[in-house]
Amino acid sequence: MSRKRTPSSGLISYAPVFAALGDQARLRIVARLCDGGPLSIVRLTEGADISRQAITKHLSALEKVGLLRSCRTGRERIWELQTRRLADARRYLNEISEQWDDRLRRLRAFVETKR
Amino acid sequence: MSRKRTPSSGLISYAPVFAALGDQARLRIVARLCDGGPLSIVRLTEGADISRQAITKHLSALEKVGLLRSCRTGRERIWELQTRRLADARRYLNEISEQWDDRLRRLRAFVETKR
DNA sequence: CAGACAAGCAACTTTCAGGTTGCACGTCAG
DNA sequence: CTGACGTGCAACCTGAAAGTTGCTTGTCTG
Repeated sequence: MSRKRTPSSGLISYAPVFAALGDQARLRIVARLCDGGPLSIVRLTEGADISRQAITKHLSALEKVGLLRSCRTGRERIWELQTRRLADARRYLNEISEQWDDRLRRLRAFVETKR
Repeated sequence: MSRKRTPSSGLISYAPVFAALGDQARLRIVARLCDGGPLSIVRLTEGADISRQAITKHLSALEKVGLLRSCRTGRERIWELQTRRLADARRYLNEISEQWDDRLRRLRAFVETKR
């Protein structure tokens, strides 16, 4: 029997990534970078209901877990999405779902044999 | 030109779901329910390094955002995964990624026309 | 029925995330 | 050069999350 890969092994280290996505303001930043392209801090602050410094904190939080990248051009700093980590998180959720569906399948099969 | 769907509209309400997943203990619970099947609170507490009450809190946090369901059988309460919400979260990440990839495609096309 | 067992409830502590304000520092434009 | 602009840094406040302990309630079992 093939050894099943399980979401519980090691992969729990994804918690910080989800935590980073688990904030209204940060999720809004991500979404905005997503359909607005790379943006500077002031641009990201425009329209937001919090201060520039707050935005900055969120940005570095997102950077810390690898969801964002930044580079300086002149006196401003441009932020853009880092799809790698996002894909990883997605994949993790996929694994959980699949694992669960697999459980259901086996359970159903078990019930079949019993009747 | 077809109106593009954008992750920024409304969908930001997914933040609480990610926040719920953004905790080591809770993610561990989810993973465990995933490959261990529906479990009672004591069973979930076994092996964890926090108290039963702490686990309970995490469980209701996960329930609150619709990631878990519970039902009582006799004197114990059984918890199981709710795949719906998980699938939703996954879909949201998918949309973001796709939107981003779309951006890159258009950018590339634009560069093409310019040279 | 009596005790063991699973869970619920409430109060309390502690830590920290999210936000603010104020000021200093590089950089660009006139 | 000088001022406006974009950013960085640090101190500070506040509310809530994460955990604990202690006690109560309900349910199974011998």
